Amino acid sequence: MQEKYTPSDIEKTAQTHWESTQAFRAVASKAKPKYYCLSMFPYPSGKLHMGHVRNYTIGDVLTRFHKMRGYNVLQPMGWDAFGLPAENAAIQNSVPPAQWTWDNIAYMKQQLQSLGFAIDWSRELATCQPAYYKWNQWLFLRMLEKGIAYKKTQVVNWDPVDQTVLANEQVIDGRGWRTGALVEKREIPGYYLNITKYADQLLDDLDKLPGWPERVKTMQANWIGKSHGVRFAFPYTLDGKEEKLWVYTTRADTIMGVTFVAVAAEHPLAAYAAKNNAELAAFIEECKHVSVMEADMATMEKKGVPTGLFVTHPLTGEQVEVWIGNYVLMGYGEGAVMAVPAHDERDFGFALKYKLPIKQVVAVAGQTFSADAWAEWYSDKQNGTCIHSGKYDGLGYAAAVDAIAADLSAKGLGEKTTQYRLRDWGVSRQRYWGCPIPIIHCGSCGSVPVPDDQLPVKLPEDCVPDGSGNPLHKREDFLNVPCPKCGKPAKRETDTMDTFVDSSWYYARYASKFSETAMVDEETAYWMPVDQYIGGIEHAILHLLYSRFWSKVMRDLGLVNYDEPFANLLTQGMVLNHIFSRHPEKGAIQYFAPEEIDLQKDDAGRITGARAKADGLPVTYQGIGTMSKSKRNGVDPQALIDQYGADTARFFMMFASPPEQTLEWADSGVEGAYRFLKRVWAFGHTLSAQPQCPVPQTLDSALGTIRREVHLTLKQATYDLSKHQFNTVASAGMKILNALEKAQKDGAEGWLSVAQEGFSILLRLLSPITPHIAHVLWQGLGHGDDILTAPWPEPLAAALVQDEIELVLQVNGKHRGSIKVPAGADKAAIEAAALADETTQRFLEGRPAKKVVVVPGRLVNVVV
RNA sequence: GCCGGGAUGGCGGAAUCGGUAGACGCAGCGGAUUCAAAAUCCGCCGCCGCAAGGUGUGGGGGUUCGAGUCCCCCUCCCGGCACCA
Repeated sequence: MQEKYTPSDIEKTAQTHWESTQAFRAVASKAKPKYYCLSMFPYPSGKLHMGHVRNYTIGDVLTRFHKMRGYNVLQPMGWDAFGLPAENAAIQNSVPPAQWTWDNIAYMKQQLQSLGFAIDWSRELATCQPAYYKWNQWLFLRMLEKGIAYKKTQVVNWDPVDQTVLANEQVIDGRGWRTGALVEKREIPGYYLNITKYADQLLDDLDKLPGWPERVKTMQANWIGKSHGVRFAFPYTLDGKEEKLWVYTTRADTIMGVTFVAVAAEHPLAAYAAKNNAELAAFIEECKHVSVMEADMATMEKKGVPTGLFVTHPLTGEQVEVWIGNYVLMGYGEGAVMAVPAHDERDFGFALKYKLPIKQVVAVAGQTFSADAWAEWYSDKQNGTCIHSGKYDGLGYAAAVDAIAADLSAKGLGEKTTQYRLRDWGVSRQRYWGCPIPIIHCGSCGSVPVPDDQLPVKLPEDCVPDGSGNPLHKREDFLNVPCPKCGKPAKRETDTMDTFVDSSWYYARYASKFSETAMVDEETAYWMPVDQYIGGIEHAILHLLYSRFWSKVMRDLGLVNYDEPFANLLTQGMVLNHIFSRHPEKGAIQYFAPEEIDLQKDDAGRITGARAKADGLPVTYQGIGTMSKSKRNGVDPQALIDQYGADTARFFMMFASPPEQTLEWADSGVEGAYRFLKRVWAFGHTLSAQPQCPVPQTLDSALGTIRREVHLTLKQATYDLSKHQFNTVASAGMKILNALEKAQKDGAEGWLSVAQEGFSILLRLLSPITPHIAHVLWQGLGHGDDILTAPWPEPLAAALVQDEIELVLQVNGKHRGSIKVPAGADKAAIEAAALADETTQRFLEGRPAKKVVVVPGRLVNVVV
């Protein structure tokens, strides 16, 4: 065995061994329990970043740990290969997205392989492969048949200069990211998936997921947002015709406090009012530039204009004025809302601003209402009772809603309904680099589904988008196709699918045999559901919800037999880094990588300014945020791997923090991880020259303590692994080595036997985290051919026993010392020992103790 | 704005149930080895204090023999907000 630790040789040796033994090839088998360990597949952005290393190391640690625990493990990998960055790269470098994507995949795959992950590469897939996305199209057609997929208008961001639809990410401060043009809202047709039909199942089945973090389940439940309320109407007469303005509210108990109603700018009533009113028309035009993003909607200035139109309050018969509000969205609910300024904070602010009446209709005992300022209790449902509400006076929330709903219903003007915040999933994207939607538009037959035997509709792979719309519009060979129904010339749909479709079922495809004739096959039933899914917390809602929905649709079509795709979920925290940018007057924002920046800091270490190294000119410090390609703040792990090796990179990543926690990137601890592995190697090298010797019956007491520490640390580390707390597992490895080195230095009789036993424990404990060094040392020390097949170590009871234990001594809850008692001492004995202690006597000053609290095995507290 | 999460030494973090705050590392300081350096090894290391001791887990209040941990209020940071993935 070589004396010096050389990661490159060691890692090559181990990886060659795994390659030649096909160590990670997963085969369905009833002989062992299965464990499907899946990390979210990466978008092939170019290079791995630290978030990937973190994600995939976590998955690999769990994979290898379960292998050693006797499971039949599957860990696959693939590529979320469609998406916007490929088009952006095409615009910049004139390279077709397909080529750019495949080049990135090749590079990143080699990076993943150099990290030594226990991946079954025979199951690799990329979502841009026709053999994969064919089944997106196939399932979409099944959804069309079942009415789950349907067509309606959608609102998009329109760049009037580039004549193209922009992603939310491409809209910055209301302007197009490349052109700087003011972005407009535009309504265009698109396909939707009826996820709201599954809203109750998606909500209720969260209870079937005990292995998911509570916070993720809470976020999903809130996102679905099931609410019970009342849908009702304000009748009105327009041009002699009886009409109804419908609204939905969860606060029907405040209906007597309605002082106006607000409709969206796109509402028919708004259009009617604006016909002969230039001011209204101008406001509606202004609303076209309101962002479609919820975050912008919620934070923007709420504006409104009265229409001069009135509707009738359904219960009081009073006339209520209709306003147009920029905060009311046509797409949500009815496109109109009732306004109760006294009991809704947003309405309150709006009423103050426009001097609209505020009418209190709910009171809370002991509180005084003032129309001058909002108070939290105004919207309190729990403790309020109705006032100024006629026959409803004195009723609480539930009773008032019941009574009011009954009265509305009797008039045919409303009823109780259940609503969801969740909206149907719009899947059409006006983009090139995605899965084509399998529809053909015929002048006579309308939108015709592509017949199954003509699937997949293949995307031409040689297009180069230039930023001005979808290049498919110019591809005659793609566009022109005979209508499947009538045979006349027709045009293909050029929209592609949301990439969330691609990632909604890839896990099921990994688990099957990549059949050309079926979406999934019978092997899927063996591996699914995923036993452990690992991915970033940023996917807590959308990706996970869409995958759950897609699974339920597949189940209802009889394709799979599970209700939920992911039994256990680990959401890793984001890896963050500094973000630097420059914002030219016109054109795209320019981002700078942290290594391209010189920082200025104040005395407290706060960042006060930044300049680009290249030109010395200032750049904007945007604070800290997720590592991403677009913001150029990712750190490429390659330099780390090249300098220290994969084991150090993996070890450091696990050691840096617990997996669920956000991690601000800093590489200052990498040296320490490398030092540790060098010590592991050196200790292994020392042992390799020694003969095997068993642990004797009796040990020197100091050596016994060391052995006890090793086994105790092992016990703790195994528990920590079950809790997914890998950082303390890494520390446990360090503690064990510290203990073994101490044994060696003390050199007591029998040290070698304790060191050999402890080191074999250490290697197995480390092998999921640093598999290469563990593999080579395990073989080199003659423990066996393959540490992968070695059993996980168990702490020995005999090594853990001790005769005497130390208890913390507190006086009045303050730590004052310690006492030693026999391991089996009972409460009375401990109390006596504590009271007899010198320190206790000093504090008692001759008085009797008021109380003595004994916590077995831990402490004793004397209250004076 | 709304939903979810977080805050512990100079830094990353540890502390199963409410029971010794700071494990394990990084950085720093002192020493050994060396012609010298790198590497390695040994020791010290929350803050105030010469010490006794006091004080300390983002800030304020509360419960308890005892609070980083439980309850109430506040501040700041991160993630998500439906076309980034």
